[in-house]
Amino acid sequence: MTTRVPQERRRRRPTRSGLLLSEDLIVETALRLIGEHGPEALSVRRLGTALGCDPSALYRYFRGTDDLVLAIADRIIGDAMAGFAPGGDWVADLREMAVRVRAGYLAHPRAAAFASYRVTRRQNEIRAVETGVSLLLSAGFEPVQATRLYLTFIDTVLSHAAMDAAFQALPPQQREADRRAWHQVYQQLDAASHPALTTVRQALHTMGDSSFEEAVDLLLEALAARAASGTAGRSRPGSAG
Amino acid sequence: MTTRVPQERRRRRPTRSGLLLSEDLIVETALRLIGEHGPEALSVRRLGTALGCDPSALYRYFRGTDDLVLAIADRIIGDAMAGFAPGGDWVADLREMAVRVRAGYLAHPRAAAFASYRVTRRQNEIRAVETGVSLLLSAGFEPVQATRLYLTFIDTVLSHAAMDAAFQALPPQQREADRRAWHQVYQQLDAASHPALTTVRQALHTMGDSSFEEAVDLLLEALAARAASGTAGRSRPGSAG
DNA sequence: CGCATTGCGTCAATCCTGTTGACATAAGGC
DNA sequence: GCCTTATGTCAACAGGATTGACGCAATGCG
Repeated sequence: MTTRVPQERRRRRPTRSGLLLSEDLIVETALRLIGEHGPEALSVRRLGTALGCDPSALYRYFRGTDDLVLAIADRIIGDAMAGFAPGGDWVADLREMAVRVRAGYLAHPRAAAFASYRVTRRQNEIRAVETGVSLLLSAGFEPVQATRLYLTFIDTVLSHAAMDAAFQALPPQQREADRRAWHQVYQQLDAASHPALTTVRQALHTMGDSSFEEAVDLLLEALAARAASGTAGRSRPGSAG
Repeated sequence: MTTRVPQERRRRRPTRSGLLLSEDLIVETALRLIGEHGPEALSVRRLGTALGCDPSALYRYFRGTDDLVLAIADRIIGDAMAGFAPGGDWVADLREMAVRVRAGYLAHPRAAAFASYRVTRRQNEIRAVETGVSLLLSAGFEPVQATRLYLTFIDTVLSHAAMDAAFQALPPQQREADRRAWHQVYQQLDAASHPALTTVRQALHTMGDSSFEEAVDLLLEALAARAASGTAGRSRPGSAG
């Protein structure tokens, strides 16, 4: 078939069950499916069933599964960033972006797992990149540095948020068992062969918590230090990819 | 069928092709398959073909695909950290750990994407935590801070590496399309509504690359700054999880 | 109002997965 | 050499993505 997906629909033909399909409706239904029954519940067949249409009808709206996934990812970004406006303090604004993105991911933990590392190349993502890059430009970084540092920033935020979301998406039983088992094993280690872990034993309980905010804080500290030290425009050695 | 997987084999029956199956051989073949033909080449059927046995024979060794993936992941961790020994410079040593973990993940992207957010609580992981925490203690951090900062460090490394691995695990077609997006979609934006992106247009091509090393560098910069400023032992406000 | 066009929902088929129950056969203990 | 049983093989099932052919009905036009 491989019909190209048109941008605007002119004819709206109801499905067998009377529902009018739309890109938005499909994405929302997909998110609902994932939220209710887990990411493995997202299949073209199930989505078709949930929408009351034939699975193949979805190919009129999306080129394939991947296209649908990108649309879902962009939707999450859009919801997370809705209503955000920079307030003038670029560090605070970046932190706000980070917190919003993480909240958006945690709202759809099971979808976040496969959405975090994709380039959606859609409206909401583009807007977010525009915002983030402009914040770093306002901090005094030159274009090349601002671009790379935005990438580093957003990758840290996205990957960290995805990790939190993935852990959150585990079955509660398994999640709690993991947490408990972690503490138990690490509390009963031999002191001679694990001196460091024995030293910090009292503090190990915090290992089960998220490190998201601390990671963002450390990153922003480093960015602020670079901006303040006036190296913002010069390229730095030792970071070849 | 759901036969339980025995720990030690007593009877070794050769497959049709004459090969003697074993857990190790299966894991090694799986890793070879992924390495040679990409992550999507790993399926029970293909693995059976590569081993010259019926796909269902694998269920005598692993409860299912997940069990197999975890066995693979365990080997990856062991291989990545094999032979590592701290050299005396805690910043350089942490960076070395980060690079090793990432290399281990990227060598086997599909398995890595699955295993990154799971707590193995096994020997290799315990050894890594012991090493990392002891490095931060040697930097002058007090136990509570050393523990939290190690968690922040390793979470950043793991999530970033997992993100890179997940991207690497994409079908080549989608991977390249995502990369091309930075060249195509993001190059043709309206200048009026996207001033920042227009300003940095020349640098956008780097967005397709990994930001792993820069993220690690920034994190280590912040850690070194905190250690040097003597705040290593005092608790810091504003980072409540 | 009614006809022609065609967008798009439906159906059926193809080729992939993972997984399992039944069966057969060879390994090892006796 | 027999008997038990581990284990490899076979066939089948359920469910996945995708697509070509088909036909209904919504829309534009007269």
